[in-house]
Amino acid sequence: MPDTSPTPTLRLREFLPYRLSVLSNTISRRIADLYDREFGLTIWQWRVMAVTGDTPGISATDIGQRTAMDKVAVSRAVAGLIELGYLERKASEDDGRRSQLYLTRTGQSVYDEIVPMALSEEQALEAVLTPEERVELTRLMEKLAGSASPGRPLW
Amino acid sequence: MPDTSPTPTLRLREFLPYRLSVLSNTISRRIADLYDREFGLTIWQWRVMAVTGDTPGISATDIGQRTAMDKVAVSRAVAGLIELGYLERKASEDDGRRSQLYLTRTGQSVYDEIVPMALSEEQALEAVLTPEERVELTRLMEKLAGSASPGRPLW
DNA sequence: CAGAATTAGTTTCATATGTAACTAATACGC
DNA sequence: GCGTATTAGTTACATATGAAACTAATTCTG
Repeated sequence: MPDTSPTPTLRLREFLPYRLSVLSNTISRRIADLYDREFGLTIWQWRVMAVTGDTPGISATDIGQRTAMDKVAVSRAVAGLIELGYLERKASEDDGRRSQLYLTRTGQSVYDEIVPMALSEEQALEAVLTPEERVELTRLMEKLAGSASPGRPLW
Repeated sequence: MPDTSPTPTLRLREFLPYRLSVLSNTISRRIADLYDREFGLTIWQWRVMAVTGDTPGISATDIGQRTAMDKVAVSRAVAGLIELGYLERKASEDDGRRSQLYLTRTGQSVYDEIVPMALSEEQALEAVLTPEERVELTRLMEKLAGSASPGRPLW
């Protein structure tokens, strides 16, 4: 016999994946505008600069792992940054496939300028939360991240 | 004199906009794969179906407001859904610019199939949270959404 | 009511993105 | 060492996306 049970309702605005997506996109767009307007950087270029500033000499592959970017995106961001004169590449001595990436002097000064802006943007965003709420949010996000990790079956 | 204060550190993994983006993308990709694999739908097509199923006769513009999609994205998703035979368009009687959108019989049956899957996916995702944690997460996300709303200045 | 301004929705075009194919270097098995 | 399999990174191609221009219908203003 046909299924006669009524279809349950799904209100998009109450659907967690949708709410997360909208929130994340709103914030990402706002930050992307800032980086673009102030420094002519894309979000991906900025991510590459962020980890390179934190870990000079890092390889493109390692950047990918630290930034959740695929290798094509890293390759393009690095190419753009070299073009801009913010990054330089040195061949690794012990592995001719790898290259080691460093901020140039100019890149370093841009980095020194961006980091405080990024941190202040984050603080402005988080200012509506109490310190306890920030901790709690992080905890809940980590639980969800575990639940959503790719490859994990649903049950 | 030059600024001699050291640049504060920014660890990407601890940076809220980055963490949100990675979490949201992980979940979105997972769900997009499901809709694509099972029904050949994109996320945007699915969003359009979701609100049309919930509000038959809705216009493209109103869909855009309910789904945080721009009008070009709505237009393309609607065109694709009509192509697939899931949606039909009727001209509005009182306003020749608007059209009213409805699920076709086929579209309705796809909708009836997707909704339980989407809800069960959401439940699987949220299963790691207690009911109280789910409420708290929603509350924190709404606070952040208010803080991040576009156009709002930083101070 | 005529013309200007607005709105709904589509099309165009330039750019962004992901997948897969590719190149070059290294590691592995024997 | 020699051929095969891996790995780092780039390039090519097809598709997705967003901004702006466009069309058609409606509303507003005098």
